[in-house]
Amino acid sequence: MIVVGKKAKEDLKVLILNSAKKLFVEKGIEQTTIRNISDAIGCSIGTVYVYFKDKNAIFHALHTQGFIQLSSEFKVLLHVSNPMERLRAMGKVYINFALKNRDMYDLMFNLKSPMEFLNDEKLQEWNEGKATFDVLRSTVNECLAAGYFAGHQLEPTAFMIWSMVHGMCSLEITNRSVGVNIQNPENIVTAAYEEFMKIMDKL
Amino acid sequence: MIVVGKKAKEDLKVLILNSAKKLFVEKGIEQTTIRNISDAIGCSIGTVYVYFKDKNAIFHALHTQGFIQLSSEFKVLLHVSNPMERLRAMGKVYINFALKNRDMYDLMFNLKSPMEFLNDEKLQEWNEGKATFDVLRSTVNECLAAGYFAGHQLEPTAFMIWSMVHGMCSLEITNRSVGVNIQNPENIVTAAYEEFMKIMDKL
DNA sequence: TTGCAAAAATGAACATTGTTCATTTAATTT
DNA sequence: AAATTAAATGAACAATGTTCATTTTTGCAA
Repeated sequence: MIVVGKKAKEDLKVLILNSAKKLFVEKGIEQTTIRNISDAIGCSIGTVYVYFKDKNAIFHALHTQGFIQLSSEFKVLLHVSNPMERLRAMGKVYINFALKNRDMYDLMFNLKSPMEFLNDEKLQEWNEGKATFDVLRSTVNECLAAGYFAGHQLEPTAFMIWSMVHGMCSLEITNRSVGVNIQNPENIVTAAYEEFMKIMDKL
Repeated sequence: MIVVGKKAKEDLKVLILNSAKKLFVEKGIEQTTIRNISDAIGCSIGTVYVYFKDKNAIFHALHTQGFIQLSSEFKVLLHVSNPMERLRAMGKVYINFALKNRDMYDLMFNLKSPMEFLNDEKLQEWNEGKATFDVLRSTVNECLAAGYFAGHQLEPTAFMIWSMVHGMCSLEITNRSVGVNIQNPENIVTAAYEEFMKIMDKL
């Protein structure tokens, strides 16, 4: 093979990412050090910097991986033809992803670290977020076309729905939902989403 | 004065907090160092540790200050007798606070740092958050008593409303609302909240 | 006023972190 | 086999949070 060198390079890059992801999910972003990562895969500190500009670049790559996973979990929604049903199902998929991948969700939607590339590289856009929001927007648009959400505007309504679901997940993940009294505290997100679906029924 | 010693001690504690707050708002939590804080008020590094256990304790104190401010801004709501109107106004006050004190809001509702005291000190509770949620809960409760939100449950509904408003502010503050297309991008939060109020009208 | 004990303040020193870069090692080509 | 290119290395650096033995200041009794 001629490109053994490049193949090895890609392999090591993947190894670094996998190692970083594992440590990150175990111990959080702050407690994951470059030395941890390099130790885990048996290479030197410097090698990590051959493949990634800095620590932030590693976590930006992980954040992108998260969006690939979320978008793949959205694929089941293609089988739901009714837009309103699809919208409901989308919320469930989203919530399920968030609560089963808490730190990854935090990285994707809360932490500032992976967004700093917006400042660094000239006006680069948050394509991952845009693509995900597009899925929601087009579904809401179909709902409007089907007569739901009468009197509501597309963009603000879609953003409102996203905010609602994101807010629940975010409060839960960042441990801010502790003051809410409910029989099964672990289900507060599900319970709140069901209230929201009741409301959507009326629109 | 007999308590000069203690008075001085309290003064310095306040100085540290004010200095920390100023630097924190200017440069963010990560970029605010203990040395920055001590330099700004002309004391030594060690002195800061006389008044605060660690950096986290400083930011937990700031986070508490934020809740005091928010709760004071809630006071105007006492003049609104109709619970539904009060609920709407509460959202506006909340959004206004969040967008005018972005880093403080982040500290209060997004960052993990100030919440770590929940692990440290035995089962201490997040009283600041609870008290704020209480204001919302009792307002929603009054709405229910007045016949609004028919068929909805108190706690999940209140949590849902909080999530909705928090989600908007959070996405905006953490720069995740960039993919939303709208004429005045800076008003996406206001526009989305107006859609939400339209929905509340129907309940 | 002086002496002394308690309180407050200090900053050198340490451990840990992200990051750099001159050097070494390995791989590929000539 | 030599030369050239690519990859990997880890010592060294700067910055940070934190500690603690020491110094300075304060409050008060003799």
